Amino acid sequence: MRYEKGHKEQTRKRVVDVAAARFRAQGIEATGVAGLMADAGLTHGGFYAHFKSKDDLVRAAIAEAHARSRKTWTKEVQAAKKRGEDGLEAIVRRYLRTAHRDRPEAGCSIAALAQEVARNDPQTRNVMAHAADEMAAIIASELPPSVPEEKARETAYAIFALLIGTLQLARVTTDKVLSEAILQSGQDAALRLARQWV
Amino acid sequence: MRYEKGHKEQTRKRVVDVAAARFRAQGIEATGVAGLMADAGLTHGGFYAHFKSKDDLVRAAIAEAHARSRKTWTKEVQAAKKRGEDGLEAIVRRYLRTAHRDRPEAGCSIAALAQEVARNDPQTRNVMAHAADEMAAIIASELPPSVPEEKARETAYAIFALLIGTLQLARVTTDKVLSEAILQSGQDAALRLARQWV
DNA sequence: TGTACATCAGTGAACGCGCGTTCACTGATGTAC
DNA sequence: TGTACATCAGTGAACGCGCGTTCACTGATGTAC
Repeated sequence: MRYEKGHKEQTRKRVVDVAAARFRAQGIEATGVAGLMADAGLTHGGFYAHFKSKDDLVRAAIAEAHARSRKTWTKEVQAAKKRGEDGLEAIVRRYLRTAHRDRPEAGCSIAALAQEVARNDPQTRNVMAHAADEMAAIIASELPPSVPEEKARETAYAIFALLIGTLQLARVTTDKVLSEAILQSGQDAALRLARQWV
Repeated sequence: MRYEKGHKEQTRKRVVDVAAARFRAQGIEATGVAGLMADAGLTHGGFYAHFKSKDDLVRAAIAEAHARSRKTWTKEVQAAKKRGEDGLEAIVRRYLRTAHRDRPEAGCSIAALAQEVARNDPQTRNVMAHAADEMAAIIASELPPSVPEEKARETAYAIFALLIGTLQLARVTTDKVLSEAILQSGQDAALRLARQWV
């Protein structure tokens, strides 16, 4: 059973991907190491050949999920600009979509895990805080030129907070109609925050 | 060991209060029934004389935490108006305070538990959705008269989403200075959303 | 060319532990006679 | 007034189960001689 070069890295990546999806879907605490490994086609014993602890995997999974979100945002902005549209509007509309609400496993890890991570150790909190900061930076770079430079960062953080809060409220409600209305309100409000200095 | 009338209700209330605090502080999944009962000065065996299940307690605890928040908000609004100040501004400043960030056990259950509840059964989600709706209603009733009536509800939801999102980001960051800046940004943005139609 | 050994990703049994839930029991008090 | 019994909030042992983590092992392949 000896494997080709890079096989172990590949396995590790597979576990991280599975974890990133399941943590976002079910929460960190609710996701067991054994189930995770089974999902990746392995037995649980091998876990500690790849990660020092479950917390170690948690950090890797959050970083991975964030890296993917970041890439999606960047691409979305570029695509929108090519179409002659506003980059920020593209981000906001994509983030507060029904599809994002209904598929947390493929969505924003901050909207899915912020509360659980806030109770975790500082190392893990830093991974997510860094992710949030990068998202805010992308938002800040897409604000209209009318926004005073010294207000950009705080406006970006407020917009991002509005996005994650809106997604969460939309996910809690069982009322489909209200849930859609909440998403719509969030989109409108986010864009109004961006454009208020015009 | 027979007890005076109302004793059982009193015990139940004590357990609900302890649960409401510990769920918000540590999360629902991370809080065990046995520890909860010990905190209330009881042994775990008696739990099911008061509640059908842990989920049953979860619903009671969220409702209780919300009832308290609601009362606080109402009082805060009244006090502010007596001082000739704006009710909404009083709510926003109180909600996005350092003290609220640092004491989730006494704070908003939605900001602390929305993600976990979103993954729970519809019955529990409805309890929280109703709580969110009541908070939004209070915000809506305190919006400036310049806000068009048909925009009040959605603006209120957006403001509430901004509040919970901001609190969560402030709780994730380990950087004290950034955390304070996030709270401040949230306050400013919330009030700007309320006043944008002026 | 054929044999012996080293490598190491992955296996699966086992560890102690805490979880939610059940249930036979306790024992102080109120009520009936 | 004194005795026997019913009440019932709370007790604590026990249930099966899954958790994170450890570790002796497996077995296919690469390397050394």
